[in-house]
Amino acid sequence: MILDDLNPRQRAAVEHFDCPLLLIAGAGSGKTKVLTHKIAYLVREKGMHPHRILAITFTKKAANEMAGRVEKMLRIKPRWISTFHAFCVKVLRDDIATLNTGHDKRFVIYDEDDSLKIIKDVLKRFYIDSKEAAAARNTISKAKQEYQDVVKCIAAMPFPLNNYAEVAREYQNELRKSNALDYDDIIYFTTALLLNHDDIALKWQGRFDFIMVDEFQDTNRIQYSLIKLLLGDRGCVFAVGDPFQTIYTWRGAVPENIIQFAEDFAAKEMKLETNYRSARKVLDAANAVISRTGSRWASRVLKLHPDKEEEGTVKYTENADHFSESLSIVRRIRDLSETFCGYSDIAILIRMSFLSRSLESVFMQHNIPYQIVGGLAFYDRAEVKDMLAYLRLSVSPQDKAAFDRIVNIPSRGLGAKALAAVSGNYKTDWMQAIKDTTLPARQKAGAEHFVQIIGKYAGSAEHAPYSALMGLLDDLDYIEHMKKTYKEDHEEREQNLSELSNVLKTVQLQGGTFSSFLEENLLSSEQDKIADEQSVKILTVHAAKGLEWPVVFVPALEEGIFPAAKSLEHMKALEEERRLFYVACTRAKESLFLSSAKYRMKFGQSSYMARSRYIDDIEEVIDRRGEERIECRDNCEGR
DNA sequence: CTTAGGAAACTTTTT
DNA sequence: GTTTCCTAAG
Repeated sequence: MILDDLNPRQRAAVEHFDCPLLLIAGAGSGKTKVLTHKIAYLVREKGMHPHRILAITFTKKAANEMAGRVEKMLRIKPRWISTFHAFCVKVLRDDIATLNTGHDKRFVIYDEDDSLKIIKDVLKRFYIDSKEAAAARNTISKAKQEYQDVVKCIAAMPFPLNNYAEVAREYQNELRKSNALDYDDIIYFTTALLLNHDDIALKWQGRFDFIMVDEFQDTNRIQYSLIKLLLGDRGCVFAVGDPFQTIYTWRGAVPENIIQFAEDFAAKEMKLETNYRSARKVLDAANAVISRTGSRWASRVLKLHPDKEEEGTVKYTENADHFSESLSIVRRIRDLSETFCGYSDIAILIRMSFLSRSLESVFMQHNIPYQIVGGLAFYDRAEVKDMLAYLRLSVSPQDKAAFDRIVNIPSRGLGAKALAAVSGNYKTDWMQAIKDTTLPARQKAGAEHFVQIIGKYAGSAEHAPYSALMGLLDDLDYIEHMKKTYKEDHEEREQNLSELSNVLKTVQLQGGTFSSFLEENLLSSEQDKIADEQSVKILTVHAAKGLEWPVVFVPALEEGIFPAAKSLEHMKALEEERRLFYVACTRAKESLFLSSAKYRMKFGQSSYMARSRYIDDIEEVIDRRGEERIECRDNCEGR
């Protein structure tokens, strides 16, 4: 039976039906279980159709996991378990035309890189230093997340932010011309659509009998509005969250949404405080960390109660430098893997991605299989981005970001001057703009060659991306170009392109399109890239949200790293660092190994580091047995 | 318009 | 230690 393997509180949450429900669920308390079982319960006991339940998760991986578990119980895979972004893209593919923004349903999605490039370009036109691009983008992003008219909202901001109002207008204009949306637009446009068009709001409300939202503490204002719009005047909603796992306020998350939800919907509140994941010592550490919070949520602290018999272990090692730290981690992993567990039972959670470098080199030397999740992702490599840009432009000749990227790669004499002239002639698409521009002889030849190559693949890139890629590589003499440009590591880069060709080959053979391949990649999370293989996983704490391992290492526990330097002066930021450390600790099922270094390389220079305040906070939980042995080994052999 | 070389700036966290 | 920006010569 569906309810059989649930504890009384989980069961109560699953069975609750009369009114909106808010479940405050601590780390490892089985909230995914409650969500999946609730779906099964609604289907079996309340007669709902699985395809009429909308479940919003934080990452695609969580969505897939949840869908898989439900499928096991019901033998049918619910259609609407997805992230906010993936859901909104589906809505927009249907109805974006109604908005009259000038986009059509074949819109492309711009990642951070693309959108930053467009902003830099716009800033140049206003004679603003391109160093402000990040600030401008953040301002625009914030305005969209607050869900107000973007230009007006920015204009009302205090100086100097209000300077970006015109920039925002131009930026949106450029996106429109490219038939592109950035990540924020995906949510923003969907919300605008439902808010301003009753017929469309009714249509989407009518598709769902029940809505669930996971990780509610990390929703932002506009996502909250969106949920309300999808509900209309109904109360068939279930929200799950944990204010102490709020780690995305820098991205607009508003944990107060939880309180707002309780008020707006007069929701019934329930709590889950029994932790089924972690051993006792690990939980003691987590509780000690979070009990020192100074936030206004302090009175609502969930004290996690252990369910497990095992003691577990929490250890702390102080090292001389980053090198001996990595080495001592490797030694420990060696020991563990011989007796206790496999490599894939181990994760190293880091605060900042640059910390993976020293780990990587030592892991390599000692032949420990590892996977770095995130970091410089495959699809961020220059050569991969180049070839993707060629394919993008072939499929969608309005794509400005793609055009800018490769119009002069390999170089064909088209510099700033020529491109300014082409930009001035842009009407419908970039190929036409080139054709409409009169250029000097040398530039003309290069431009014509470019137009001809793109034209050659315009018809085929979408459905035969693999063939198009191979043809492009050939026509562009791209390998030769790489040999010239990258000299040292061109072989590795060729390898990357061959990997890309493998991926696209699969897409092509399975009858997929290039656009859907791109979209999938842009909307997938770091977590989706975790391979199912025997290896130690190295990833940021943020990317580890919602995951668990028997053994977890948290290195670089130093003031300025964890907590991060930029957070030290702001109380709110420090609180978030603390929660982040809490999230890190609660990923461990059995063993938690903490460490720090006295000296660490920063900008190529070794600087002294003070150990993190979190070590002091959990002092009494730390297991000191056997520490001397480890210290000694580090000092004797560690260089 | 390109290229090479050197200086400067820089790293939270990401759907 | 690495990427990006800038300048001056081809």
